[in-house]
Amino acid sequence: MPELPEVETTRRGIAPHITGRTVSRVIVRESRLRWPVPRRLASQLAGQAIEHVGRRAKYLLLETAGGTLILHLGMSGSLRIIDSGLAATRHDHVDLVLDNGRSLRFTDPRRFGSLHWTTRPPETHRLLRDLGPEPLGAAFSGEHLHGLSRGRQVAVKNFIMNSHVVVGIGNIYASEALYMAGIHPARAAGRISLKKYGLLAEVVKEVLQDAIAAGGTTLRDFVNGEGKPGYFRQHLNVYGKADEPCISCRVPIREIRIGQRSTFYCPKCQR
DNA sequence: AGAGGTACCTGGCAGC
DNA sequence: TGCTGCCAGGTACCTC
Repeated sequence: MPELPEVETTRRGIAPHITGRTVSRVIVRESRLRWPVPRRLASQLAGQAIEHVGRRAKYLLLETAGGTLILHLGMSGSLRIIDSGLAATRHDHVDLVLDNGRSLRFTDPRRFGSLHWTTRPPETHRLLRDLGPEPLGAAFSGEHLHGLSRGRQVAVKNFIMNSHVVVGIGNIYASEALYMAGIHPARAAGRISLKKYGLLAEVVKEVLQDAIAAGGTTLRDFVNGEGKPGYFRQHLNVYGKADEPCISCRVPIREIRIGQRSTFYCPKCQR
């Protein structure tokens, strides 16, 4: 599921249920995730009180006095609050059993997700250390994109999906943002003006914020465990809309592959 | 240094 | 119905 809005929606969904709670037990049913779940994770996390649920890029940070759990949902991961007695099914890989009869359950069919434990400041962790700025933060701007992109031949879509440039822009929102900014996704990153990058940075913030706002509507379902968070297709202008008319000019949306990923754009509106 | 490809995994779906 | 092949929203890591 998750692009940044889904991860943030997840964070907001679970935070009220786990903040201040103590992890009484950790059940690891499947440790073969993107990276093996550390063998000592269960003993390190058990007994710790969750003080804060943070996020850096698409990593969720469950902070305790003794360390931080760094959790990534990968491509198919989800987290739910469940009653601790609820039977686990095939892809329910990890439960954090809480001290109130409920559990935080990590489910991930494709097992691209991951769990790490660190006792150091999480931002110094190998996975987080070299990441670019948050797209919704002040450090992400047209100047930032313009400065980093000079001389780069890479397609602008790949450029903005590079986590060293800016985090949290996945395949869907990359297409959406470039459409909103009127930039052809295959354009060389180094040949885009400061002005265009200013617009791109603005629409990135806008599209992510809108999606996060829309994500709020699925929170109840999500917390009740009655289904996974919905995907907000109704808000998308180009993604998945090959051959449908552009909402602005009616010219059919085109689908191409850039860096092995599906890419959608309007050949008239995006140059 | 930058660009591009590969790998990790399962499930769903189109096409035969 | 059943098989095969392809595709999927992520991203670290490898090679050139």
